[in-house]
Formats: sequence, structure tokens, C-alpha cells
Amino acid sequence: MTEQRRSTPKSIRTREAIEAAAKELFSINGFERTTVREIGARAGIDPSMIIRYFGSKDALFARVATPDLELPDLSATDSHAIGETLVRHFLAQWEGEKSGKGMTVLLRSATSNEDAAERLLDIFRTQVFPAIARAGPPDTAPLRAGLVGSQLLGLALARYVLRLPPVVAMSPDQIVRSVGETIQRYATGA
Amino acid sequence: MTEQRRSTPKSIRTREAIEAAAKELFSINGFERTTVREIGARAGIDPSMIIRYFGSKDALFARVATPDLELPDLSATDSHAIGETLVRHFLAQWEGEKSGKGMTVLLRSATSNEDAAERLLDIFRTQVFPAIARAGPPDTAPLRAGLVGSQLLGLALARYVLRLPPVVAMSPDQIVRSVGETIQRYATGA
DNA sequence: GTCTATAATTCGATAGAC
DNA sequence: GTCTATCGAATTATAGAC
Repeated sequence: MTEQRRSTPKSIRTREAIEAAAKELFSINGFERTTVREIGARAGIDPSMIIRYFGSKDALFARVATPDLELPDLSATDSHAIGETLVRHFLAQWEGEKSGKGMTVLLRSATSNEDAAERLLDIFRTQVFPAIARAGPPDTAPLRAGLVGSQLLGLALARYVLRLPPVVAMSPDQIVRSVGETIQRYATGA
Repeated sequence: MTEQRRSTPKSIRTREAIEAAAKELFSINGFERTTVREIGARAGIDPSMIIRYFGSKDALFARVATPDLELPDLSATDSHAIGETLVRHFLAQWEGEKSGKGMTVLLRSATSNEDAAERLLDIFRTQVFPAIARAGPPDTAPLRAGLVGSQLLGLALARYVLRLPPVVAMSPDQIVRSVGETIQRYATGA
């Protein structure tokens, strides 16, 4: 009992276990089909702890479904390589252990959960739109960003959520080439 | 007592009222967040009737979420107009009163419902894939169809489900031009 | 900090009267 | 064919012992 001094306090470790389990289950089954009991079981703690730590299931979801795309500053890259750069970065984020699950959580729930949908629109507004705006004429910025968004959303939906076989089978390089050319055209307004 | 609609028995009219209400609510809230009670209230009948008529909530969903894209035979169209033709038909189907709601029902539920996802993959296999296969070299057919699918899915997700403002604001002609060029490249494998 | 026990709802589905 | 009444199971969330 005297040894309360530890590298990571128990409360923090429990909190992280809950977040990891929630991220996992939300990304597989979406918000509605994931129960607090399941999260507790996977985290190895009592379900009541989840409410104690996060207040509600909704609050836990909000905590876990706030990813950052971390799109690169495109003004620094070659103007003719914007498309491929953007797609490469996008793929890396989705396949990365850190933000990938958070994105899947969000996309899987956004189609039937108001909060998740609003959160996804926010990512579009604050991350995709600014990155695209500078790549072409200002007056067509919303249009160009919208087209880029639709293609990137479709790619993520097909590859990571619905797992459309031919899209899953493609290599990252293949996707960067094929889809990159599309994004390049959308982003620059050719 | 005035006798109306002798031509359609009450049972059929009730059945149709249930299907219409279900289509409406499933397309707004998805499968999980729509309750049998809500459907009954909107249809103006008792919730128990829904189980009596369709057996279960799942069976009702299956009945309502089986749309037909009715994609055109692309072998009859100019080879350089495949993209625009496909996008125009796709938009018409989504915005049509008949099949549009069925598609929205499916897409809105496919991200968190196993049955809906499988049904969506079926549409891809039986309707999108065959239409694309003949537009380019046979060995790249799955790849080309996958890319087409990802762009069309993303377009539908952005415009009809998430309602991304700039994508909603685009006119059908604008979409046919911009996205049509992408589909053309994907479908033919340029 | 953690768990047991349970409150308070809400769900899909059923039985049976009329 | 339709509705009333309700069942049994599942859910989120809370109260309180240890």
C-alpha cells in the first residue's frame, strides 16, 4: 500500500484500457451495436467503471472518435504532385495504428449517428478544405474540396469499412497512382 | 358508408403503408436507431402488425433494402462517353423516388449492419462489376470496377448521406462532367 | 478504486380478445 | 384484420459496500 508511486498510476492505466477497448469495438461494430458491457469485458474491468471515468457512453465515443488527419502543407510540394502526396498521406493515416482506428470509428458511425456525422464534417472543414483551397483558384475552392472529399471518403469506405475485395487487394502504391491522378485533377481544377 | 379503394384490399394497403414508413425511417436513422414502434406510429397502425406481416424487423429491412441500380448496357454507348453515361444514370437512380430511398437505406446501414453490408457488396458484384468489365481489358476488370465503386460510393455518401455542403450544392450536370471524367478513366483503364 | 446489485427504460416479439 | 396488454431480454446508468 505504501507503494503508490509508480510509473503510471492505476487510474490512468484503466482509463487507457477502456479507451483502447472502446476504439477497437466501435471501429468493428459502430456506436449503436457496441455496448458498455462489451467494452468493460474487453478492457478487463467492470462496466460501471466506464461511466465513472467518462460520464456516459456518448462521452466515451466523443473522446475516442476525434482523430487528426494531419494532412501535409501542400504549398510546400510540387504543384503537379499534390494528388499523389495527398493520397499517400491519407493512406498512411488510415493504416497507422494511432489514428487509423479513430477514423474507422468515425466513418462507421457517421452514417447513423448525428454527432459522428457532424464530427466528420468538421474534419472536412478544418483539415481537407484548407489543404485544397491553396491548390487552385479561390472561387472554386469549395467545389474542388468537395470533389476531393467525395473520392477520399469513397476510398476509405470501400477499403477499410465495407472491404470491397478488389479495393482491399490494391497495393498502396497502386492506389496512390490511380486515385492520386483523380485527386490531382479535382484539387487543381483542371 | 362510402367504400373506397375496393380494388386494393386493406391488407395490401396496410402492408404498403408499413413499407413506406420503414423506408422513410430507415433512410433517415439507419437500421439500429429505427424502432418497430416508430414505424408503426408513422404508418398509422399498431406495431404488432409489423411483426405479423413481415415476421421480424430484420425481415422488413431486407424487404425494403433491396434496390436495383438498373445500370445501362454500356456496350451500346460511345466508348468515350461511358463515364458520363454511368454517372448520369447513377444520379438519376439516387434522386428517383422509387429506388433512391432504398439505396439510402442500404448505404446508411451498411457501415454498422452485417446484412446491409453484404447486400451492398452484392449490388457491386451483380450490377457494377458486369457493367464495367466490358469497358476495358478483362484482366484488369476487378481493379477498374473497384475504383469505379469507390468513387461512386463516395459521391453517394457525400451527397445523399453526409450531405457535404459543396457536394450537395453541385448541379447534376456539374457532377456528370467532373466525376464522369474520373469514372471514364477508371472504367477504361487509361 | 473497484465491484455487487439494481434501478429505470426501452426494445422486439407474442398471446389472445374482439 | 386489428388492437390491448404484456412478456422477457437487453440496455445505460446509479447507489453503496468494501
